[in-house]
Order: sequence, then structure tokens, then C-alpha cells
Amino acid sequence: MELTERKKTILNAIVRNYLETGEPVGSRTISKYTDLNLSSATIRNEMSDLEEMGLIVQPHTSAGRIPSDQGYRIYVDDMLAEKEKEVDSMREMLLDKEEKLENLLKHVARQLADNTNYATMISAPSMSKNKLKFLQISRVDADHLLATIVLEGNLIKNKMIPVDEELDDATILKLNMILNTNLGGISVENINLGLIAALKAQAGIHSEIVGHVIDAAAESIRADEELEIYTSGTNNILKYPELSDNQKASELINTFEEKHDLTSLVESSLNATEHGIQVYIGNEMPIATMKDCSVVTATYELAEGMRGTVGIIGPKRMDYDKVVSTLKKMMHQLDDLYKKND
Amino acid sequence: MELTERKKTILNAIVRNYLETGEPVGSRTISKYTDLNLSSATIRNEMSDLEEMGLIVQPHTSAGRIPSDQGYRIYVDDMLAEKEKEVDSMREMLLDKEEKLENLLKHVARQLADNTNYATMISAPSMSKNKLKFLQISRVDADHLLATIVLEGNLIKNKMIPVDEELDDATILKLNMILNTNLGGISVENINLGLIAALKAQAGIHSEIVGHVIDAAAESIRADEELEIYTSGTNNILKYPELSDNQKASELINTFEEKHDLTSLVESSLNATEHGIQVYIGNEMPIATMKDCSVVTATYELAEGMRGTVGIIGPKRMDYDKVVSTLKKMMHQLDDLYKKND
DNA sequence: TATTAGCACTCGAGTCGAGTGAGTGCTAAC
DNA sequence: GTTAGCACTCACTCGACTCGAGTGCTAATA
Repeated sequence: MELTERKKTILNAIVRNYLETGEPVGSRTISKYTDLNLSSATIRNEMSDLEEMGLIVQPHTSAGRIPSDQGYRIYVDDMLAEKEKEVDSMREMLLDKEEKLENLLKHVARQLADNTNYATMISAPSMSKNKLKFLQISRVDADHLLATIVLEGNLIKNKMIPVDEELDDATILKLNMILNTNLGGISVENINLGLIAALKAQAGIHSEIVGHVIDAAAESIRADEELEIYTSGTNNILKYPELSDNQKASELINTFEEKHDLTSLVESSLNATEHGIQVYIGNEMPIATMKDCSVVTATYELAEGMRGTVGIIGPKRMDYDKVVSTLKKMMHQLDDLYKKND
Repeated sequence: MELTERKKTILNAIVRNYLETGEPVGSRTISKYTDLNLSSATIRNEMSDLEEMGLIVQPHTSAGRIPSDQGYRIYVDDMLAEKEKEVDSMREMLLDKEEKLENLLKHVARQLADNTNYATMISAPSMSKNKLKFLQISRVDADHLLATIVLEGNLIKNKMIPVDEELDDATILKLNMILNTNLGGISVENINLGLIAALKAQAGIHSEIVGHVIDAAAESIRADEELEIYTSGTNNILKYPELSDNQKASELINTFEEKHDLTSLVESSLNATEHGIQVYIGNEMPIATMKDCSVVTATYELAEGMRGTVGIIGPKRMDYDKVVSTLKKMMHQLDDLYKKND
């Protein structure tokens, strides 16, 4: 069966109405809601078709219809196409460019949650493509060295390295020289075994320490990779009856607190090459506990390769329109912020 | 009216029973539950007295009784006195001593949540009494210095310092010397204006940079002070009907996510000098959103002055007994961990 | 004097059935 | 192709009713 223009109009009307009320919507409502000037009976016929096409469903006989995941999908795709052109003004969000990255991210998450009344998440930018800018080893006490690693974008990592023998200043100086000349400007993912071997050869008897530093670099970056996700507005979930069922809500809240599961969403979103905004509806989601939710994600990029994901999580009947606008706005701000910052 | 031994037994029985079932408990139940061998009628008389004394309340006429905050208080105090002696074996919790502090704390929070089925929080240890161990300034690029600060216990802080003029190696070496000789071994709270002035004098034309480093030290430590609290098991709140009312649950979850409000609890607990364990019941709590909860807190100390708080948050009818045991056990482990580690 | 048995009373929770209304599908007429 | 009309479905509401756990009071008992 073909999805005629009229069917599309009716589907849109159903989705919109349902987004507002959260109640199944009936034929009579649509017959008044649209300017199609059709009687409820006609609408009923069309709705019957739409149901057959799998775009709407009836929770039970003699109830109105609600959109299926597929129905939402069509609505959302249309909306996104529409949004493409639209330049859109909304309440300015305040971002302070002087904040530490961590605080900035938390701030973004909170602002989005406050603006939308949904739960939000943001992942720290992935560092693996980021380049090493500065490395340094310092002697902290008799049996500890401190490795300090600065990445492009001035992100800093530290790692304590236990040592058996105390190193003298000259050795440390030499090691620092070796590290910086060989690794400066190299991206983390490009540090390969050959490079490591060459470094160790140069370090001579202290090759072990070089190994530690490299491990530290790799490890501390990878550790972050896994887990740095900030969330906000988790409690908003309880505002939507369809999610606040105890069992579901509990699982959702746990997903947000543990954060681990959210990484799959982040990855999925980062891998999607299309226009920044990505929408996952119900079962399209890579996370099982979220099958009753929708998520709108966007990808931001602070510097070459430093990309992260922002996501807004709500019920399937979330206000996609507003969420997409808000996200786009936020993305612009983040972009601006970085460009000025650099 | 006096709280006779018999009344106390009955009160205890009521509390215990209510902790288990969450239902108001009636006189007949108690008459069987205790070995007092009293008829329900006698119990009723006693209960009537207990109610008059404000230790139990009736949710409505013709319902059983439930403990009031005051009633819980008596029960808990008794229990704590009892626990004082008890050495207690329970399922070993796994703590890996090699973890980063942050991960260790998260781990502790999660373990406690898993073990108790309540929500948990842990504050990072307060640093202000901690001593500076090692300071260092490095030139990262033409217009940025990196200040690295290591505290006793090997906690590391970093701060980027923008500079106008590029400093030569000799100057940086000199500044590092000044910083380490003057500040090494000093606790953060003991850095006063006189000391700062002396430092700046020594630094000569680079006094501004010294000021920045000190600011960085103070600021980064204070910033942590405010906010480093980790939570786990927030979703457990929804397991208890008396808390999972939408409005209350939402506020609670928010308190846990924003974490800011939890600081008052941390402070209150740190200030209480008594035997490590502290119990807050209902309105005794410094946090308004938690007036239907109880919190059991414990204080841990990793090093001289580095004290933090662990808290377990549940409904007023939480299993105080188990919670206290679990907390004590955890505290021992943390203590052991540090002593071996050092 | 303390304890107990007995009884009337209260009140929340659950069950049942009738009534209501929003909604559908189908059919026949326009 | 559209519409009016009608029978039918089904969740929801609401009041009447029952049930049972629990209380307080009184009078009898040890």
C-alpha cells in the first residue's frame, strides 16, 4: 500500500496529538484537528490502512491509535529534513569558556536537562586520535616517578610510576628529551611496537621506565575512553508515566548511574556519519533497558578527532522538534566556544 | 512515664517486625512474636502507653502501630551500643589496592550498594589538611606553563597557567627550587599571606607566576572539596514503596545526581566526633528532601587529616543492624588497605 | 493490682456490577 | 470516494458491600 500525502498528514496529526497528550488518539479528534475536512468515518478508514501498514497501533480494541516505532520514524525523518533549513532562535544557554573540560561537560548536560525536561548525557571527547603535546617525568620521592602527559587541547594525564633505584637528574633529563622528541605530535593510536622498541633502545638501561610511561599514556587515555560520561536530569524520567513504572524506571536509573551501558550509544552515534543528529526510537536502541525510550544524539568536535556525543533521552513520545532544536543550538555554542578558545 | 524493660522489649519487637514487613504491626502479632507470654490485650495497653510517649504512631485508627522517628532512635541507639563489642564476619568485599583513588571510591560505593540494597554515597577525602609533597612548573608551549602539584598520598593536581613571555630553562629551574623548598611539607590550609609574600619576593620579577601556582594549588583542592562525591544504587530507592512515590523519588534521585546537597551530610558526619558510625533518622537529617529516609554514615581516614564519609541511604525502616555491620566491615578494609599501601 | 477474655466498633482494602463514554468496524446511502 | 448511522467493545468510574485486622473498653479472673 502506498503512503499517500493524505495518509501522511493523518499520521503526522496522530503523532503530534499523541506527543501532547500521551493518550491514544481517536478518529473524531483527527477529523477536527486537521484541515482536511473529512468526517471521522473517513479518517477511520485511513487509520485502518495506516495500522495495516504498521505505522500505528491500537493498545486495545475500542481505544484510539498510537504511533508505532515505525510511525515515529517517519514523523522524525520528515521533521529532520524540515529542520535542515530552519535557523532557530532559542533561549541563550550560558557556557563559560574558562571552565575545566569536566565542568563544562557537566554544565552542558545540566543545561540541556533543564531546557528539555528529559534526561541527558554527554560523553567526554574521545582522545585516541588526539596528539601528544608534551611529556615529562619528574622525581617525586625516592621510589616514585611522576609521568605527566599533555595532549593537544591541553588535556592533562598523570601517572605515578614506582621505581626501584633512584634516578639522577641527568638521566631524567635525558629520558624527557627522548620522550618529547620521539612522541611529541604523535597521536596515541599511532604509537606502535616499532616506535616503542626504538624508544627503549635509546633509553638504554632505563628502557623499563620508558615502557611504563608509554603504558601510562595508553592506559590513562583508554581508561577514560571507557567511562567518562556525564548525565543529568535522570529524575525527569519519572515525569513520564510510561517510563515511571517501578521496574523500568529502576533499570533506567541504574543505566544512567552506572553509565557503562551508555557507551554503546555513544559509539553507535559517533560511527554514524550522517548529519550530526541521530534519532533512536524504541527498539532501534542498542541498549535493552531503553526499549521504551527514544534518544536523540548529536556529535560535537572540539578539535581534530576529539569527538564526543551528547544525548537526550526521553519517552518515545518526546518532543523531537524541540529536542533537535535545542541540541543544534548547543552544538553551535560548543563549536563557537572551542574556536575562540583555541 | 517511665520506659520499663518490658515496654522496651515491645518497642524493639515492633520496630523489628516493621523493618521486615513494612506494614503496621498489631498487638496480636507482638503477643506471639516475643517470649513475654502476654496476651494481645496486655500488649495493647502497653502500646497505648508507648504511643502516648511518642515512640510509636498509628497511621490511622484501627491500624497497627509503626515506630516514630523517636522510636527508631531508641532502637538504633540500643543496637549501636550492642554492636560496639561485636566482631563480625561477613562476605569479603573485594578492594584492589592498586586502583586510582577515584575508582576505589566508586568501587566502595557500588559494593556497599550491592550488599545492602540501599543507595550509597562516598565523599572523596578532604585534602585541606593534606601536605604538599612536590611541586613543579614545566613549559608546555610558548604561552603555557603547566603546574603539577603532588600531595601526600600521591594525589595529583594539574593546572595550566597562561603566560605572556616565554621563560627560559634557568628561570623555571629556579622557580621550581623556590616552590619546593618553601612549600614542601606544608599543608594547604597553612599557606598564609606571609608565606606567599616571602615566596613572591624570592621569585623577583616572576612573582606573578608563583602567585598563579599557589592559586592553582588552593583552587584545585578547594574545587574538589566541594563536590567529589560518588553515589551508587540510586535505583534501590524505588524498591521501597514509602519512597517511590513519584514526587519524593524524583527529588531524591535529583539530590543524588546533583550531589551538591549531600555535602551537608558529609560535613555533619565529619564533624561528629563520636565513634565513627552516625545515624540520621527522618527529620534529624540536614537535607530536606530526605526527611522520609534514614542515613547511616561512617568516617574513614586514609592518612593524617584525609578523612571522608561513607553513607548508606534507605527508608526509615532500613535494616540498621546489617547496614552498620557492613559499614564497619568496609571501614576496616579501607583502613587495612591504606596501611599496607603506604 | 495486673492480666486476660470478650465484644462492639472503626476503617482500609478488595470485590462486584452497573453505568458511561470514547472509540471502532461495518454497512448502506449519497 | 465519502459519509451517516448503528451495533459493539472495553477501559474506567463509582457506589454498595464484604472482609478482616486492629483498636479501646469493660468486666471477670488470678
